[in-house]
Formats: sequence, structure tokens, C-alpha cells
Amino acid sequence: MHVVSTYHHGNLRATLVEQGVDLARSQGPDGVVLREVARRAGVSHNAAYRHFADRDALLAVIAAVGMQRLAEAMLTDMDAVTETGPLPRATARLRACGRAYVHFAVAEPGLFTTAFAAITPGPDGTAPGPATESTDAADPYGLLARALDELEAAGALGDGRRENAEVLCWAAVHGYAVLHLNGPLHDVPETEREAGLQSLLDQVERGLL
Amino acid sequence: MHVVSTYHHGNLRATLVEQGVDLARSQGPDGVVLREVARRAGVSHNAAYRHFADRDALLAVIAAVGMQRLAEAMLTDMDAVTETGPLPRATARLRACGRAYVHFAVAEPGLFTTAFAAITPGPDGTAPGPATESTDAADPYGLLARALDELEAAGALGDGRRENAEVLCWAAVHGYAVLHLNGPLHDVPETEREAGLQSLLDQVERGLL
DNA sequence: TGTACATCAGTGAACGCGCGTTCACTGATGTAC
DNA sequence: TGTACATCAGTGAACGCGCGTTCACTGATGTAC
Repeated sequence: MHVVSTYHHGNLRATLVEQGVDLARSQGPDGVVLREVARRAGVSHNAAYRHFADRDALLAVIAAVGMQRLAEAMLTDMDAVTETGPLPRATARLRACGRAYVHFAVAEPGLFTTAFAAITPGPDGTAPGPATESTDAADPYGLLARALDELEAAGALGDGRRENAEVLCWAAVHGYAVLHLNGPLHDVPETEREAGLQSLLDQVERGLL
Repeated sequence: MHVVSTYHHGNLRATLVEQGVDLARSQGPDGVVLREVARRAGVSHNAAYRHFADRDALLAVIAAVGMQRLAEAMLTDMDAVTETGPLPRATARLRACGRAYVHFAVAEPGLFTTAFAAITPGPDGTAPGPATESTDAADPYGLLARALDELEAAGALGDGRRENAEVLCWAAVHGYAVLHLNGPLHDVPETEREAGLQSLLDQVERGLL
């Protein structure tokens, strides 16, 4: 045991979240074990209760961090699009949106899973609800909605196809991600996964335009 | 404790699977607790080791049952299609295939989740592989492949769209199911979920034809 | 037909594990006067 | 500037839990002779 400079950690809450995120990244939601988080933060295992009501409260914060990182990754890829014409640009941004979603899931399976796992209610618990329907730019759903708005503004998506467009896009990339992450496509090699993703985005695009 | 007629149960393996399936249905994969399965089978908690190497072996069998029931549900709905012309019929069968997939997932969330959860490898474990690429009629993927074959035979799906068609279909319905089961769309009411599903199938169809 | 015996399919007790959570506590910090 | 004291943020021990798994066992079954 080192004699640490401050008995009061000073930044324990942030440290706990950080270590929790690390655990979620490497082990998924079940790896976020309160005692292990505290261990890694160099603190006794019950110190966490000064900052979080219980394990679920900590997990919820970790999940929120995961969602945020997913959104950041999507935003980065969307903003890296170089196309200039309104329609090509909007199309490319929508594709980037979906591609980044899958790429993040595959690159950060534990965090991705945790982000979605913590949404699930308990056995008979009350769910946190459908994400408050936000159009906030910093959440994945909001980014998707924005990309579709741009596509509509660019003239595509006629005759009522805007409605429910989110569902198709989201379901397709989410399903594709989950099947490769936890599912039967777990062992598909990267090149094949990438080719399938391009094809998926082609078909989604065709379904919308 | 009843005095049971036979000390040797006679059918314990089947009973354990049955009780395990019940637990999976009501509680999901984590609910399949060896001791509880044995308890419900009216047997001491280590009797299960006469029939299964360990808990994972039992869980794998339960997952297989889940997959099979999913396939049966899909097959039933596909065969209930009444359209007669080759193309309308093939289209309707493909839709039935996807609809049944989502309906089963929503109706049997625990079993559906278990069926897919048990595929996932352990922390560093070896995965059971991508389902041996079977075209077996009794597994969900095989049924989807068959429906697409019929659609191709009916003349739709030109210019190389047959390839990767499975991926779009599967990802879309799987994602749609998972988002409603465990995800942010958990609390979407049934009528809305059903409307979204129709719209999803419309768009997938448009992406293919 | 009767008996010895191998095999099968259960039992009951125990091990070791790690968890989330609670309790009473104490050292460090900051503020009022 | 110095001191009393409230508050905050940690500690260490303990509780109760239920799990998967293993051990040595025993009752039931079926077969060879």
C-alpha cells in the first residue's frame, strides 16, 4: 500500500467511471464489478457508495459514456465526408453514419454492448424509456435523424418515405453489428464483414431513395 | 418429499431440458441456473451431471431448442401464405419469414435471447462457428435462404442482388427485434411496433427488388 | 428360476468463490468566530 | 492567526447469498450363468 498524498481522493467519482469504462471495454457489462472497479481505483471496495447509490447507478453512467463515444465516432466520420453536391453529400453522410456505427460496435464490443445492455429493465423493472426521443446531436439516434433530414432536404426521400426511415437504417446497422458481435456471424473475417457492410448500406440506400 | 415411483427417473435428461427451456423463457439465459433446473425437475442438484458435462452443455441444448422453435414459427407462417402467382407468393413468403422472426422474438424474448446468447464464445473461448452454413430447412437462416431462392426463381432479384441478400434481411429483422427486446425501443407500444415492422419489410423489399 | 455381481443413476454434504451491501469507525478538510 | 467543530470521504470487518462443481456414497436395474 502506497501512502497516497491525499486521504481524500479528490477525484474518485471520475476515476471510478474511468475504470468502469475500462472494465466494460474489456469484459462487457458483467465485467463491471463494483469491487474490481474500486480495486483498480486503489480504493476500498465500499468507497464507491459515496458517489453512486449502487452498482446499477455506476453502470448507467458507464453506459452513457459508451453512447456518447459511439455518437462521437459517428459524428467524426460524418464530418469527414468530402462530397460537395447536396445529394451526394447527404448520401455519403448517411452512409458514414451507418458505417461508423458498425465499426464502433466491432472495435469496442464491450462498451457497445454495455451501452445497450444498461437500457434493459430488470426482471420486472421499469425501463428508462425510449431515450426521451431526443434530436440531440450528441446521441446516435439524433445523428441518424439529422442525416435523414439532410437527405430529405436534398430532394431524395419523396412520397412519405421519410417516415419510419430511421427504423430501417437503425435496425439494419444494429442487427448487422449484433450478429457479428455476439451472434452467429461472430467468426466472419474482417474483409468479408466489410464487404457485407458496403452491400448492406447499398441496399438500405436503395430502400430509401 | 414424495416417494417417487422410480428411483431412476427414467427421463431425466429430457425433463432437465424442458425445465431449462421454461427458465430460459421466463428469465433469459442467466435464469438457467443448474440448481434451479434440478430443483424443478425434483432431483438433487448434481444429478444433472449424469446427463450434461456442465452448465454450458445444458445451455447449448436449450439454445438449440430455441433456434428450432424459432424456425418452426417461421415455417408455419411461411406456409400459411395464400398468394398464388409465383412472384406475389415468393414475396409474401419472404415477408412472412421476417414477420415471424420478429413476432417470435417479441413473444418469446427469453428463449430468443438464449438462442443467440449461447452462441457467443466465452472471454477467450472458441466460438461454435457460423452455424455450419447449413441450408437445413429447420434452421432460421436456411429458411431465409430458401425464401430468397424462391424469389430469385420467380424472376426478381436481378443483377447480382441475390448475393448478400440474406445479410440485409437478417440484419434488418434481427436489429428490429433486438432494439425492441433489450434496447431503446423497449417501451414502444405494440401497434406502433407492428406498423414499424410493416414499414421495415416494405423497405427491405424495395431494397431487394 | 434363482442368485451374484457389474453398472447405472441417483443422493447429501461440502468446498471455494466472489459478489453487493451495510455497519460503525476515523482521518482529512474547511469554515465560523 | 488560532481554535472548535461540523462535515465530508474514506476504511476494514462482516453478513448473507447462491452459485458451479466435486466427493464418496447407495439404491435400483439388468444381465450372465
